[in-house]
Amino acid sequence: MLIATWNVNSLKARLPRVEAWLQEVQPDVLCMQETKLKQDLFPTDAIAALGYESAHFGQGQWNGVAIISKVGLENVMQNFAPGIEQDEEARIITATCGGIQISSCYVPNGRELDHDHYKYKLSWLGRLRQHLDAICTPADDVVVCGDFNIAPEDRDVWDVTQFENATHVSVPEREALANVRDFGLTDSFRRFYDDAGLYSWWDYRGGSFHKGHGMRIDYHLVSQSVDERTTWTAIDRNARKGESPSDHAPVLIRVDD
DNA sequence: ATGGTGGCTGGGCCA
Repeated sequence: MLIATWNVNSLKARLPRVEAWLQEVQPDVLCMQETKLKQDLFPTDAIAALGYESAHFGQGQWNGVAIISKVGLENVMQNFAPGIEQDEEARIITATCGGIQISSCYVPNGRELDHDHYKYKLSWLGRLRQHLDAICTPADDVVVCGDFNIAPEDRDVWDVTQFENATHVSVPEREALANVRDFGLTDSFRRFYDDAGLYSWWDYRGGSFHKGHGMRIDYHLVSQSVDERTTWTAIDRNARKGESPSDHAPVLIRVDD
């Protein structure tokens, strides 16, 4: 089972690239972030034509997350689980695909360390942990993937000296991410690759992609039972090239049955 | 060079 995550930065603008990528790579599940589409404007028919069921939590203009699947799409839950303070924005959707509970997450950016949006980011990550505690156990097959807007370690950014007093690398948000992992999840990618310089996002500005100025902020956090069955991972840098790319590349894991 | 690019829109915000 091939499970991908991709911040598409507007599914309206990116649909041709997404369709071509789905045809080429044929993932079983794709979690998308930043669809930037109102709920009812999701291209369900175009996605169905490629063999996928769709579940979307849309907002329009900003945010919006989706899960599309060839291996079933059940127990769809928009937002955090009932009983948890609901997010006013469309940033998480959860479903069961092929027996695995999968969440597609778009963690708030934070903007600046002294900005209210940064507090919102920390709160959001706290609620993500509550969400997992409410709906599953570490013994289940669980994948929490998406755009976390956090580089877990210094090796996940091109030059940490450029990030003093900046979001994406600060201690509190890394601790909030660790609290999510402490549910019983591991960063699947790092079981396969130790290298620095492996990124999933590059700024559109200033030729960042060609300079290798990126960050690894998109990944899969997986429970132990999934981790033990994961045999391969990749960041598809080719999808960041060419005409009208997203600023994020898709990230994939392969999970054996 | 305190900028740059691209998405939302329809001027300015967001990433």
